[in-house]
Amino acid sequence: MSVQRPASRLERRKTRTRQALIAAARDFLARQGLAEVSIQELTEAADVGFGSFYNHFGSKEELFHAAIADVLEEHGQLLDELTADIEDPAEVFAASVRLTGRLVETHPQIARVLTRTGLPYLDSDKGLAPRALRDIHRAMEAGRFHIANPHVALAGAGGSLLGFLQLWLEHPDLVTEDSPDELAEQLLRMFGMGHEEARAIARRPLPDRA
Amino acid sequence: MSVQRPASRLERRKTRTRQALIAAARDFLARQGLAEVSIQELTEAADVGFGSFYNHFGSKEELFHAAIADVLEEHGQLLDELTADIEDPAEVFAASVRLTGRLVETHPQIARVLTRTGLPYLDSDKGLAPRALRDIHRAMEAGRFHIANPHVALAGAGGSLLGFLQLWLEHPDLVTEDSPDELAEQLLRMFGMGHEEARAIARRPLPDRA
DNA sequence: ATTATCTATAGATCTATAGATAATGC
DNA sequence: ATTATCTATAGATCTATAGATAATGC
Repeated sequence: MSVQRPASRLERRKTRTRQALIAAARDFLARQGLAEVSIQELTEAADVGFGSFYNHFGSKEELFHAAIADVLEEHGQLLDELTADIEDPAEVFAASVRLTGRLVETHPQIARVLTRTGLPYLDSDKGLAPRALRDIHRAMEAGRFHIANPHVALAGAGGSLLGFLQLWLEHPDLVTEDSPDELAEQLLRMFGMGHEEARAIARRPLPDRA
Repeated sequence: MSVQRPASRLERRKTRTRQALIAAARDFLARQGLAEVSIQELTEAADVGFGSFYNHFGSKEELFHAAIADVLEEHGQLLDELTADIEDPAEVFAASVRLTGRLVETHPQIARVLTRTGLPYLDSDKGLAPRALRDIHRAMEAGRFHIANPHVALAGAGGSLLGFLQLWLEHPDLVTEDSPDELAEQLLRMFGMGHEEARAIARRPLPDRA
């Protein structure tokens, strides 16, 4: 986000082209599967000369990887900002789940990219995963979660979130407004919290989303 | 499985070719992404003439869809057989989770196909999903699960299983032998069961796997 | 005689690169 | 003078089909 503005105008132009390609890739990722797009379509959507592609990426896969990392990083930073003022680590976790579940309505493109490509990135060392792992560790240290293996917990919680997003995107009729909160409550119970407490934490007022 | 043997020899030959294509597609699906394979590679792997492909499928997508349905159906039937003798619907569900979690070691190909392509099929009306939904409903009716929305429950449980398989496949060092049982225990808690009971049910002896 | 499979190929992509053009740096 | 972008294209796929071959039915 607030990255230092690159020194030279040349650098800035380069960054602009790169970002245009990433933005186009995000659009395609949200709609179609990975490899159903040609580089030509991508550069056209980005309004960039075909050859420019190879100035930035060696292959489509490279671009898509960058686009996914971009999405994960963006959403991770948003969660960090919105939950910065929450003290209870269990509530930080719950709020992150609830906000991510709401992506279908607040940021449909991000939701679609996540469901289409998120699973392999559940244990990535960048983006959302390390943040979630950090929250889980904190909640364990604070005695709020009781978990044998945090990695298994992360994989389970992240996977269930993806499943939920997928359900909402494909069958909106089966999901209601407060389903994300139900899911958060269930995950808190999954991590060892009692019923009443889980319910209370998953219903606290949410921070204003940007 | 025990489908009536097709009437004519011609029909059987046709089925054989079709199955060879599906088997090849399953192999590729377990290793590479969907669209990185050419029809030529598929027919060669299946040891089938190139043109025969179009006798059975109109496109690669069609074949891959059939291959995924095949995997889901096979695993679903296996689960049905193995859990047929279990009375408690909560235990049926737990056993299904534990057996599916173990796929990484018992049927790695199935595990890989599931993680690579399973998410969009979590709410399919064929294969695993309807079976899981049936088990969840039974457990609810028996008063074992307390869930607001069974579809959300299914999406959450299925997603967490996929996340777990993904974790195990990519980071075997982070997972232990009894991790699938831990996951099952967590899911039982997620669905409203008490700690002790969830633990007990998730540690019962498993039916012999085929 | 019928049906499925196989071989060969035309036409349509799609990728990667070479060379020309435009923008920036100094 | 340097660097990035753009245009044009050669070569390498890849798909879909047409026509020939092989297997089965009657």
